[in-house]
Amino acid sequence: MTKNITNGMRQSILFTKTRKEAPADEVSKNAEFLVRGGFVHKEMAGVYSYLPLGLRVLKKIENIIREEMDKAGGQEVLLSSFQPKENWEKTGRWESMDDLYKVSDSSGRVVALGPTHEEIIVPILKNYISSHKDFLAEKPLAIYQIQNKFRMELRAKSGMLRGREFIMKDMYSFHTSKEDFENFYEKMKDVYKTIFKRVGIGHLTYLTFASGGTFSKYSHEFQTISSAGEDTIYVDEASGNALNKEVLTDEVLGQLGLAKEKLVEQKAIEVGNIFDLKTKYSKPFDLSFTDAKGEKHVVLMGCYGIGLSRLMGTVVEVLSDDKGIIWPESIAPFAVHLLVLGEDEAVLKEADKIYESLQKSGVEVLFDDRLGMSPGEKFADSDLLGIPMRAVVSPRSIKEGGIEIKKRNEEKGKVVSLDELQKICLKKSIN
RNA sequence: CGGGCUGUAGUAUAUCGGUUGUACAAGUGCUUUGGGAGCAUUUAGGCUGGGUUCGACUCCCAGCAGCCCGACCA
Repeated sequence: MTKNITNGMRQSILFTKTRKEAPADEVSKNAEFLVRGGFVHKEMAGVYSYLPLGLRVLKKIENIIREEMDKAGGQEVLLSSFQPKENWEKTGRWESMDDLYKVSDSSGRVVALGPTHEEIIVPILKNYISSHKDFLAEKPLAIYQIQNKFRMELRAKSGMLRGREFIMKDMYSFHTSKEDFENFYEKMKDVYKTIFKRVGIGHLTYLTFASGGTFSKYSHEFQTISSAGEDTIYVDEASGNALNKEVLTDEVLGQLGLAKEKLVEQKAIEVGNIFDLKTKYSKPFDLSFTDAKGEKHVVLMGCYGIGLSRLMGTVVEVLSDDKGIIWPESIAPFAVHLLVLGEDEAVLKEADKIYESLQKSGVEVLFDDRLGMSPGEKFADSDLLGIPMRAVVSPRSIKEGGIEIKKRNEEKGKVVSLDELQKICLKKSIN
């Protein structure tokens, strides 16, 4: 159960509906299921709006990431999306970054729509950081936010996996020494692993040695194995580590102590990436501090990204079957999908009672109380939406003594009483 | 940004150089209710702009949009 999310929703008043047909122009599985289920609405290539069900999933992912960032000592902010051109000229990226959205207003002023926020966070920190005393031994200086990012992708594709407007968590860390940076960087590797585990794709996600792109020579990516991925990585099953094809050289293999013949080639989706920025962004803005001896040093930086929208698409991509999505309990829009079949008064009343009492006991439940729908339609919708537990109330289930429950990833269900159902659900929400 | 394919109703599709047909969705009525029901009835469509033609949704050109491949890519 998540604090900022309501417990119950009646499907009869949910404004979105499922679609039987997949959008014709969309082949990626994540887009097909998310659009058909009414989780998101596509506005244009690589741009999606989040509808009630999709927003619930997004918030769950957001909360997991926020919890882990806070635990790691991060402080949350929300930086502006409009970014001054001058800042980008200072780092030399106004011209070099070809996917930068440059927008102008009627006064002729030109700004960038933030694709990332080094150019914003560093000048802000300059207002507050000047001494070694501004860095505390017991708490890292790490600032993060969760926000929409804009990138003029020449080719948006694969549904939520590569968008022009997307949601990202970006954290920036600041350090007075290489050692301090490295400690934090290593810690973040574990934090990231925890996050991917919690959202349900830990078993498919590998810490991957990769190129640092425009930031640094090398970086670490978190890659989730999926045929929908656009990256090719080489996995060493024994160590659980991997490296990206782009850095596959004998020299790198030697550094990592990996043997070429033991590596397995896989397609993967990059769900996270962490970088050693060194002084690349602190230097242009002269973000520096004075040490105890009165000497000035440039601050060292790291940055740590996770694409939330991409993560949502990735989960659908890797955890679904031909009928629909199979959400992990941790990020499912609801814990239970309660269906009532038929229109018998007594059965409807009983289902209503069950809905109310599940809600009261803190179980997140989507109640398919829609009338005039055949059982088949309700089952098909339920499979598509992918809520982990389905609970059916019908004349038959009542005759058999209660509610027929079935997990989304199981074939057969069983009949339980309301008490038992509540117990099962509550036990889960404690975990 | 190079290449390919596509653009018909809310969605998915069909046919046609001469009144765009169907399914689902939606509305109404009745029946039906454990794996996307049935009958009746109603509503709703040719991306935009040019050209060819007696006549264009159909052929041609341009634009725009979408998808796929590649390049690119925090």
